[in-house]
Formats: sequence, C-alpha cells, structure tokens
Amino acid sequence: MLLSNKCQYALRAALYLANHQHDGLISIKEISEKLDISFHFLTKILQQLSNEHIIESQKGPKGGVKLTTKGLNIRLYDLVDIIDGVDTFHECVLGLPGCGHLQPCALHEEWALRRENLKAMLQSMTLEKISDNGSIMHRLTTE
Amino acid sequence: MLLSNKCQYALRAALYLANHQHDGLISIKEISEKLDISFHFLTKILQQLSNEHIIESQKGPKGGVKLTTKGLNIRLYDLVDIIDGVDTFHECVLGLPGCGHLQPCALHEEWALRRENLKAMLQSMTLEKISDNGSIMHRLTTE
DNA sequence: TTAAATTAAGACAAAAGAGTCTTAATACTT
DNA sequence: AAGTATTAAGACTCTTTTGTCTTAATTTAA
Repeated sequence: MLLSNKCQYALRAALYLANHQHDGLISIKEISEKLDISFHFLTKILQQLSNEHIIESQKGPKGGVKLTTKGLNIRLYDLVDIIDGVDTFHECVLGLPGCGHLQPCALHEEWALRRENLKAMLQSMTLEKISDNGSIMHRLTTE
Repeated sequence: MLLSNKCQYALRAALYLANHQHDGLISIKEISEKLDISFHFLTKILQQLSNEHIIESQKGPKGGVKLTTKGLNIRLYDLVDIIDGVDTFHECVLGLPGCGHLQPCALHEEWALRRENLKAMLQSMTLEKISDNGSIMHRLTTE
C-alpha cells in the first residue's frame, strides 16, 4: 500500500473540503458520513491538518472546518508528508540504508526512476488544481 | 512504504540465493547473518517461499535452502504476491472501491499510469535476470 | 443564562505487522 | 546408536496502525 488508511482519509477529506471551498464551514460529521469514515477517527486526522494550518476550525453550533488558503494551495506531497511522512519517496525499495547510484541494489535504477516519477506527480498537484470544477465530478465516496 | 519489511527481507534473501545458485545448499543462519535479518523471522519467511516451491530445503548438518528452477525464474511480481499480495497494483490510491476509468477519483488517471508502470517493472524482472553476474556487484547487505 | 451542538484531547481497545522463543522433526556424522 | 546441526512449527510478545469512547472546551441560539 503506497498510502496508509489514515493518509487516504486525509486526502479524501481535504478533497471534499476543496470541492466545498465556497460553502463556509463544513461539519466533520457531514464529511464522515458522506465519505463513510469513522467520525472520531476523522476528527483526529483533521486535528493534525488543523495543527499544520491546512484547515481552520470552529466549535459550537454552525461550527465545522474549512480549508485555509495555505490548505487550498498545498501540494499533495506535503499533505502526505504531514500524515505518513515521505520516506517512501527517498528510500530503497528493498530497505537498504546505503542504496544509491554509487552502491545500487539490483532494483535501484528502475525503482529510483519510478519513485521520482511518483514524487513528481504528488508535487505537481494541489488541492485547488484537482478539486472538481462543474464539468468533471470525481469520485470521492465509497458507494 | 511500497513493500512490507517481510517482503523486503524475502526479496533480499531470494536475491542472495540467486547470487549463490551454484553453491548448493545455503544455511538460513548464513543468510540471516550476511543480510542482518533476524534468524527466526527469516526462517518463517523462507518457509512461505518453501511452501510455494520457490526454494527447497533440507534439514540436518549440511542442510540449508536453495532456489528451485521455478524460484530462479519467478517474476519479482509473483514473489511480492506471495508475501504481500498485489492489491497495491490494482487499487485506487485513495482506497475507493469503485474507482476506475468510468468513475475516476481525482488522482485516478495519473496514478493508474504509474501503478501499471510499477507493475510492469516487477513483472519484467526475474531473480535470474537481476542476480549478479561477475561484473556487477549489487548491494544486498546493510553495512 | 442555560441548553445544545460542535471541535479538542486523551484514554482505551482491537487488529495487524514485526519479531522472539521454545520445542519438534529430520538428517548427517561419529 | 547417539549426538549434533539444521529446518519446521507454533506459541508468545512488542509495536504500530486503526480505530472507539468518554470527557472537556467552546460557541451559538433560545
């Protein structure tokens, strides 16, 4: 699995918020129900994003969360970094510490190529860029 | 992490055996020491490979393990399948069940491209092909 | 000002991953 | 035949991941 469950949830929730960026505060309950993610678990994930100022939150009735400007323009790569870390995009596929161009493992050149490509993919995307614009409606729910 | 620790160990041990394919039986103890992998843990991993007839084993003094012909020619993809399964190479990067060309998530097209590429990489490699031939000495140990 | 709705925080639990340890089975050597 | 070296099998433990649950803090609204 490339991304942990937690990270997949974080990305989906963040995308949901990006798709509702003009709707003010959205309650975590709504997100958890729409995306079929455990409410309490999602709350903790969103708190991580809140600590990094990717989203801002407000308590009480009419409370909820929304993306910050920073959040809207964050690269998916940095979002993944917050939740999972990005070791995957720097490390040897066989887990060998010193593996690199000078001391390559048997898979190094092939893996390094694709690893960089995956990295570039996540670095080229922002929530803003891949959020839905009227014409395309991307899948985000489980049903 | 693309591959689990267990799978990384399995691949490294299998590669070690491929590099020693003409040396007869190799003891698990030797492999575990050379590759710095817990002996008992490695034993259980190699038992999985043994059950799938990737390697054959013999008990007693002078005992050990060696690759079978099947093992020597197995694709890395199938080796990964034995240890980790290959869901990673078929599933949505966001974990959405119905995601595909008809109902794509926001990352689908980009991810599917790279996912297939990773899959093709592992499917194109066999232990035989990537085992060391005198000229190139690939890294396999941790030091 | 009180009640209700919401996020925040942290303790707790269940499952999976990773690794350890002990005992059994087998095969070689003397 | 007995002792030793090796793999086989399975119970056990530790850590991380994935949640769940309870309580607190805050904000709105009646």
